Amino acid sequence: MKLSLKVEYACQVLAQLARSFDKTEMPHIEELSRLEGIPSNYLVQILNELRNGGLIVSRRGKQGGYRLSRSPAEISLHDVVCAVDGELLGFSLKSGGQSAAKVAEAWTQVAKSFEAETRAINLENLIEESPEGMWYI
Amino acid sequence: MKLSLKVEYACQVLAQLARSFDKTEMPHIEELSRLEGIPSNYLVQILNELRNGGLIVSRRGKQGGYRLSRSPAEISLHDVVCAVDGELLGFSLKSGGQSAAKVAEAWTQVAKSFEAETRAINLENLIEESPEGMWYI
DNA sequence: CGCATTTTAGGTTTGTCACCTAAGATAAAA
DNA sequence: TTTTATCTTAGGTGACAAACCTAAAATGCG
Repeated sequence: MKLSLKVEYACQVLAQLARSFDKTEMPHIEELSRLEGIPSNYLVQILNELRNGGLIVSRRGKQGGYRLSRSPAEISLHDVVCAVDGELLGFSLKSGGQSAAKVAEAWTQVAKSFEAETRAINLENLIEESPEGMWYI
Repeated sequence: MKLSLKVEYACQVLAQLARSFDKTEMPHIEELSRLEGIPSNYLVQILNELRNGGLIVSRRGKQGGYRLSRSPAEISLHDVVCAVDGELLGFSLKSGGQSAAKVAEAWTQVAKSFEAETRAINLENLIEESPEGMWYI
């Protein structure tokens, strides 16, 4: 029951792309890898899935790189999980036993609320300034 | 991002124990296994973890079996996940990159709401009669 | 004691996660 | 056109966990 590292990475790299959304040059893999501390060979796969999911667009060759396909406010955590994990809070539906149906019903309800919550948070929320700035201990 | 089969099994077997909570005889493993369609050799482990988590008590020998340690209304889905999975919606906290902190913050908020939702559903909800009864297609 | 049951300690198999390797495709620039 | 910087794709690996199974030991009831 834990969030995959892949989803976390995807959120991070999308937050980074959100920061450079209005800039003209598109950041490339090595840059994104360095800024967010993600192994570049793994990041390739993640960016690919995000592109297949329609969240980002890419350009190759010199001056190539990645960019969000829509504005940061229009991309939610729900979109990210769907693009990268394919499902959010799925379960098996074997429905063999006497209580299987009721259990599935209960968890479906939890999944609904989970979906609503992830739809409510978008990439803009991930790049807002902290109200007090940063404090170092 | 999917619910483990183990948690589903745990919910089912607990629902079954909730049904026989006021009965005098305690159901034993083979019975529970049959009623809920759970492989008995796997069910053993699950029941063990539920006992270690304090959700059920057991008695061995003849007339042995399992019983809830408290009333069905006092055991929530949150309790079940914690006993069997150890965590609900945890994430890694590598916090290497530039956006890691904000991403963690966002998902922490989601986790909060997830916890609230799972705390709100208890075993009694899993054994309530369907309002219309069963319909067969 | 003898039996039914739980309890515990291992093993197996299958799959997935996180990550790497390497060759190919494309487009800008020299 | 050649070079070069990037994306694209396919595949592979090692560690780990999930979902089971096997077998023996402990415990309590009759």
